[in-house]
Amino acid sequence: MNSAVGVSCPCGKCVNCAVYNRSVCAAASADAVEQLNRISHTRTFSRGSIIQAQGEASDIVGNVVEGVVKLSNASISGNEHIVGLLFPSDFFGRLFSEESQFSYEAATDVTLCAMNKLAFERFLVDHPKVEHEMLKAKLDELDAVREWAAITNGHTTMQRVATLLYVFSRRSKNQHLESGAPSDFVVHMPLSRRDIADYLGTTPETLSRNIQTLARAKVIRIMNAKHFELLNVSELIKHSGETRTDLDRIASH
Amino acid sequence: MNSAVGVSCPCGKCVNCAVYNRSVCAAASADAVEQLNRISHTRTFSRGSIIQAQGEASDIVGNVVEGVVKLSNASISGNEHIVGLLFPSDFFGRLFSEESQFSYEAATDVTLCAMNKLAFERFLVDHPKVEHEMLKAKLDELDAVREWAAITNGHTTMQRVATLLYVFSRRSKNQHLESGAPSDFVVHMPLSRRDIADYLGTTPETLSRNIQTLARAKVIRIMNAKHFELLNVSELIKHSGETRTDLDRIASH
DNA sequence: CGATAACTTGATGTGACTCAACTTAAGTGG
DNA sequence: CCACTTAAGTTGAGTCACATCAAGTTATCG
Repeated sequence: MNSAVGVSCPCGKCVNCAVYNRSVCAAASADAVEQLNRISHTRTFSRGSIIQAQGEASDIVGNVVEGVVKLSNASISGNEHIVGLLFPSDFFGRLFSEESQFSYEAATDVTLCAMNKLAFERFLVDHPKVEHEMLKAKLDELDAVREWAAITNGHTTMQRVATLLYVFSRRSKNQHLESGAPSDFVVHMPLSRRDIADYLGTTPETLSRNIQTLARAKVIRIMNAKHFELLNVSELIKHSGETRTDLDRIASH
Repeated sequence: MNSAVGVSCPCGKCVNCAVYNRSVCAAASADAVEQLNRISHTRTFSRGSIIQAQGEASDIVGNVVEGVVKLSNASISGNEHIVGLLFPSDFFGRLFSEESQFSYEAATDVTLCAMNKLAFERFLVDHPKVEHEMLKAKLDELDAVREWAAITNGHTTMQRVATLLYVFSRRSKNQHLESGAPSDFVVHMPLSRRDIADYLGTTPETLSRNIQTLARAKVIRIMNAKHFELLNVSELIKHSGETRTDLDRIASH
């Protein structure tokens, strides 16, 4: 069996993979999955390490299994802007291009299901159903990126902070369904203040001030740097400047 | 021949289409093109008219043949943010989704090669090569949107204005290769000040001030509201805060 | 040629960035 | 396990780029 091969997925079969159902792999037929097993392997990266540097030739692609990967763009002025965050089941890497315009960096300790880029590209051409799924995923991603661009551009910092808090609350809600079930209202922010600031298009100082303002207004309670309790969700939504419907759509991306 | 059919492309065959080579259609085989001819038809929209309203069920997709289409997102606060501009050969519409999250609006008078969405979706499933081309186009678009998000977020208004001017100068350069050949240094901005401002994430007032500042510094000359002459390109690049290499990559999107 | 929209210019207020000091948390080695 | 070091986060004061409100000017169109 493949499970004996060193480079194959340690889960033995992709169908046992934690993110299988949510990833594009779910569209693969039985023998296609077999093929994926052969070309994929698990890799881990510790927080802060570069998975793929901006402008460098890219050789691997795959799915995030655990942790958060940040997709960022460093400008000549030195400051980097985070243009995307990748969570478990999200696909990483730049298909069908020599190099990646952005750098992929581990925002937390990360586990990836990695594949050789060329091998996966060949796989996609042989399996139009999976490629179709990939196209749909990328169309969704495109909408999400555009929506986020609209938020970071037309809203105040407070609105962005409130939006992010709400979105992460929905996300961690799903994540913790089984694991000890912390309150629905505890938000886990795995990123550093700097990363959050870079993602929101602001500075750590301004971000901090806004978080403290929300805490003083009893909208949230700061448990520690990475954990918040939502005390007043409807008030948080008011601060976001969005409707609940819109927020839930954004969170589902 | 198809040319007799009312709804077919007036060019008779897609291969005679002005944007054929640059669009995804170029990947279609002979009989596939025949099929596209059957389901496509030309439609025109006058400046300001809505091609597809935000949140409404979308029924048509296709390519922009002439003019500029703006892709925008109206927030509850009233102000709209333009999240994308579509130029000739760009694909419009939201495939594989009930409705479009953004509104498509004619920023200038526009000619489209439109197709029924479901018909084109069926076509794509039957023609993996075209769908493959579509995926590649969407991956490129994703990079472009992210790069633009990084620009509008991390740069000053002046830098954004200079970047846009440069990008449009490269674009109109290509457009006018045959038509009376205006100078390489004449930039045509087909959009209104408000649209440009919405695209750059600023206001018409601030935009105007920056344009006037560039004119006073002899970097550009304002011929009229929609035409500018570039007097000092290297100075314009300095104002953009980007390297020429980066700007040219952005322009090629 | 008059009316309406588009664009420009001016004056003013403020949200957010910058620089800087301080506090708290997280590692590290003896 | 605790002192030590370094990073991460918070708070404060000052400044400035940009939004806003308002008035004027130039295009555009019936």
